[in-house]
Amino acid sequence: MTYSIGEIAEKLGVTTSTLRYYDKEGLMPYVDRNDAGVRVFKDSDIPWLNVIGCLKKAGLPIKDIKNYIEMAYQGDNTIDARLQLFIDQREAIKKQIEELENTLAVLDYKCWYYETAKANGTTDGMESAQIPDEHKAAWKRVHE
Amino acid sequence: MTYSIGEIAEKLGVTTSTLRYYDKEGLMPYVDRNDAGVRVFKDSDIPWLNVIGCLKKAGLPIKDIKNYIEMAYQGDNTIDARLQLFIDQREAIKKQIEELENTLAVLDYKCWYYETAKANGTTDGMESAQIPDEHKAAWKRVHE
DNA sequence: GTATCACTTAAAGTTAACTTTAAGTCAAGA
DNA sequence: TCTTGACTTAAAGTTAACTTTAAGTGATAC
Repeated sequence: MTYSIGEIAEKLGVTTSTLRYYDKEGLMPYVDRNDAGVRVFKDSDIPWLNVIGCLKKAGLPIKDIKNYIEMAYQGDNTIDARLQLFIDQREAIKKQIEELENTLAVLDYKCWYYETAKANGTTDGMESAQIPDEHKAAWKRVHE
Repeated sequence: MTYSIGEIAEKLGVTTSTLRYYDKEGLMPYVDRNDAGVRVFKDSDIPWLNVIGCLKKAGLPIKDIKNYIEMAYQGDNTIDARLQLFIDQREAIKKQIEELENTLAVLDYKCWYYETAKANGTTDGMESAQIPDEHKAAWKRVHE
């Protein structure tokens, strides 16, 4: 089964320009071309593209992703480096999630703050309001 | 207690240029100046700065944060809009966390993949390797 | 008194990751 | 045959969020 750049773009939820840009940046050396120079994607390209998407979501810059692709092409002597890359990115993602959990707690506190203010019709007196236990940690983080 | 821009920058882990840039973009109307025009931060500015940091971590662009600050200055008739902003950002953060959990699962799978390849000394035969149950969902996501 | 340091502004420069534009190729349908 | 639509490239343009530069002010240390 083969696919056009338009079909792949649709599947991945990106534009064709984005895919061409990725190709130009060296993220798609595995993609074939037909006689007219048109990109022809095959099923075995999908995992490459999804792993690129994964690394992008982890916040890895394109040139680092390119480096990973190049290592994969170099073969078995880069296994250690590739493993390390994924270990590092896994740690990075875990930290990101942790940070977002903290951010979420602050947003929860602010929602409580404005729900209470809304019920009161004013934010007056919110400084001296009794803060529910579940929001106390967030309150402290915001005020220090 | 008052603080210089340098002290605040240090506390927040940003540069003074960043803070001046934020000020220029309208995120710091509450910060006082002394007679020489130098910014003088006070304790009550800290929550503002931390909430800005929180909204930034949630991915809100600076102009939207400015809009929030403006609403806060307008007073009680913007309580509903401010509440809605935090509700929306809370939802956005929850989605981000969910996405990152999926990304983490893929990274876990890739770590397993390369740990196994490392043990084998090669990636040959990994296509036909038995994938542990805990990585099967990630494997499917990468291959479809 | 003068050097240093932290502060000030306005304006220009940087970077990543696209996005758009312009000019062209190619296959299929009316 | 001609038009339409999807593809191609190179190159220029865009955007957000800073960062740097240049020129200057003001307080403190030697």
